[in-house]
Amino acid sequence: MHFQEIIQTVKRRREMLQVTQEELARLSGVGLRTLKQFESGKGNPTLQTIEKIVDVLGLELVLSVKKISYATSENSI
Amino acid sequence: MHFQEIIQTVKRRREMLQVTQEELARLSGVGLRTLKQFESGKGNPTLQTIEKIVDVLGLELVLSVKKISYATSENSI
DNA sequence: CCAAAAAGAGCTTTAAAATGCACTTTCAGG
DNA sequence: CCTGAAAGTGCATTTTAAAGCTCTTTTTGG
Repeated sequence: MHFQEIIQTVKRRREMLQVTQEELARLSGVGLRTLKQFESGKGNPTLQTIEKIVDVLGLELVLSVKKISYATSENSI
Repeated sequence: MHFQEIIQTVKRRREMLQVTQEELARLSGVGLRTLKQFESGKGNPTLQTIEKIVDVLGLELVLSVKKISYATSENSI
C-alpha cells in the first residue's frame, strides 16, 4: 500500500466516521498541524504517530507480503 | 499490529531471507544506523523510511480494520 | 445568502529522526 | 579454538517531524 493510499484510506475513514481533523487530532493525541500535514500529503509521520491516528479510527497497520502486480492490468483492491 | 510486532516481523523476514542489516540498509537506501535503531526497538522511523525497508523485503504496509481482541484469549496471529 | 465550522497553510521553536563513524560484543564457521 | 562477520552501541551533526498559533479559504447547513 503506497504512501498516498494510506493517506487516502485514513482520510476516507475519518470522513466516513464523520470525525473532523480537530477531533481526530484530539482523540489520538496527535497535533492538529501534524494530522493536517499528513492528510494533505505534506507530512511524513513517524510510525508511532501513524499508529495513534489509525488506532482511533479502528484501523491498524499490518505488514503483509506484497501483492504481485501484473504489468498490464493493475486491479485495484 | 503493534509497533513491536512490526519490528519482529521485519527482523524475522530479513533473517529468513538471510540478508544482513548492512545489505538491507544498502538495498533500501536507509542508513545502517537507522535500521539498527529500528530493529532494536530504539528507533521510531518515519513512514517513508519504513516503506523503503519493507519494500526490499517484499513486504508492504497495509491499513486494515482492527481485529477484535477478546478479553481472555489473546490468540496470536 | 450568511455565519459558523472545517479545512488549508504560513511560521517558528523544540524535539527527535537520520545517519556516518568508530568501537565493542557476539556469533558462526572453519 | 580463533578469526572475521555481524550485530550492538555511543556520539555528534544535520535534517526533519511535531505541534501550537494565527490567519485565509472553502464548505456546510439553516
